[in-house]
Amino acid sequence: MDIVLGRSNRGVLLWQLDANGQMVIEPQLVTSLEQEVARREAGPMSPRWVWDDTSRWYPELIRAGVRVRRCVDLRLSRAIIRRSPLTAETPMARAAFASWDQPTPEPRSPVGAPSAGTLFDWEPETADDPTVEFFEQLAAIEGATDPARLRLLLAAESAGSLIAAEMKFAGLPWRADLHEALLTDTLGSRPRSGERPAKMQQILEVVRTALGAPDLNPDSPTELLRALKLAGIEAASTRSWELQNIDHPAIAPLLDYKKRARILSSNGWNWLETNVISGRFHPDYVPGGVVTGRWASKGGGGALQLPKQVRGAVVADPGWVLVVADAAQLEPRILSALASDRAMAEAGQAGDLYAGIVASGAVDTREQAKLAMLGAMYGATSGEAGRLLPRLAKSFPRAIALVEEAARAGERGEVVSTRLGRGSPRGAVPGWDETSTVAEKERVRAQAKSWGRFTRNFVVQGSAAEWALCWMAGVRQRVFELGDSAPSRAGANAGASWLRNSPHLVFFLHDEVVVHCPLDLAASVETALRAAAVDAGRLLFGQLPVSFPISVAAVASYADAK
DNA sequence: GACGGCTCCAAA
DNA sequence: AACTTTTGGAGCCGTC
Repeated sequence: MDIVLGRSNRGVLLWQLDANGQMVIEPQLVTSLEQEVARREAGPMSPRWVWDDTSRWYPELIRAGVRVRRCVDLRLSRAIIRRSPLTAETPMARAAFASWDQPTPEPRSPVGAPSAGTLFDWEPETADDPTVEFFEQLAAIEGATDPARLRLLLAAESAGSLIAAEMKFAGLPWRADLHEALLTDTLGSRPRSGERPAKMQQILEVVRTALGAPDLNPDSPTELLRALKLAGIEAASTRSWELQNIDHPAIAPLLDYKKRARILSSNGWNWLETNVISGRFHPDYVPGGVVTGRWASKGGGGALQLPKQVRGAVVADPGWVLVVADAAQLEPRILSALASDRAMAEAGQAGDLYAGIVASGAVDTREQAKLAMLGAMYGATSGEAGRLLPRLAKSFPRAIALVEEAARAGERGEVVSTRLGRGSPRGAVPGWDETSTVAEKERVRAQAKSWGRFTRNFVVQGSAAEWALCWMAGVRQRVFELGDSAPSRAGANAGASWLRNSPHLVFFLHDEVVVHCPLDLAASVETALRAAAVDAGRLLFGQLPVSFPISVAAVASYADAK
């Protein structure tokens, strides 16, 4: 059963729909959202909550200790429907840009500050009415080429929005004391603001001496490049990978300095102070924030770029563990499934896909297999990856043909699609006329090639993101059920009791999840993670013989996961 | 001083 | 000149 929520100047409005999607009663004014949602969630048939934007509704419910099983995030759903090839012929896809295509506006009048008027004097512009939007979306789904796929995608996307809000609230367990010890160890003790930590300063002096540049500021690429040149080092840039190849006494300490400077600026004391509160790191995830469907993160400390070096500060609470699970070689496996490439699926059966590719005789070493696969998915044309590609194509023609076709489609300016129907953005239509110069033609061709690499990667990265969403949604459901059946722990009555009693997701990184879990439930959580991975493969690819193995480790510290 | 472009590097 | 995808953030530096 679906329940639509909306805001009016009198408070929250609730529309209840019956099984046929008809409104059964006029909207009711809700006096306590938390109580209303909690009451209906406790019933035998938990509803599907339909709202404009999960990030505007769910956090306050979570804070009140209320958990929601299912929802529809209208804004995320609309974004998918508007761009999906599956719905290209529907009115919603053809309609002009509307307010629903923009970020959710701030509520016009805050709840709790009702203006004068009768109960139902709220007359939203039709365009803003969530029931109207919801019905239009349902119609678009009905009119889709493959409604089942689209429904799965939208359900997964909305489940993701719930998970993002729950993970932000729960936070990743973070030991500030360990983080500080790590900083002191690699940088020296915390300096006054504006100064360099002692160890960095020492290394810098070595660099300055070796270059004969006593005042060098190595953080300025311009200055550094000039100092290198004066010391007789011809470098086109100051990138580490380029400096690596230079034989000069200044290079090793310089690279060392850059490494440490990076930690200081991205995850130093400032980061710690602003992002770790009461032993938790609360990242701002943005579901669907990347064109391919991957999540992004905004502000909040760069959750999706969390360096391996600081993961030692991520430590489970006493009596708890972190169950870290990683979908091994997800993208190449997704590719083999997308292409129904049985040879590649077989190569992946034993557990290590790259070893399987070597065993098939396609290439000679595991490193080659990995390089060639990445090159195939990214569109590498030169270097070793480019050279290996023909050998890969010979052994796995279907998989390689799939990415090649995606690339050609992009070059022609066509839309490509993920497994469940997320559409790529429309590329610029390539073309030139007789007046174009050779250089212009070359530039157009280069742009088309570049867009082809994007669409090539889009189908794989985007489908992998769908697998990950389905996996995580399954993990969430299974793991909460574990908590429900677990013996009640002390203080389980008020607020978000699932945080204190149940295993729950605390981190997500594209193909990896972390569950914070009471010690005695670790084995059950592992089972849940593996079962959800199997489910995700079935949901996306049915009975295709492609496996998606995951590695699971129950650890005290994230740094020990692999 | 604010702003934006650029460079560099972290993740998958 | 670049040559392999998607991102976010910090610092530098020129411009307004």
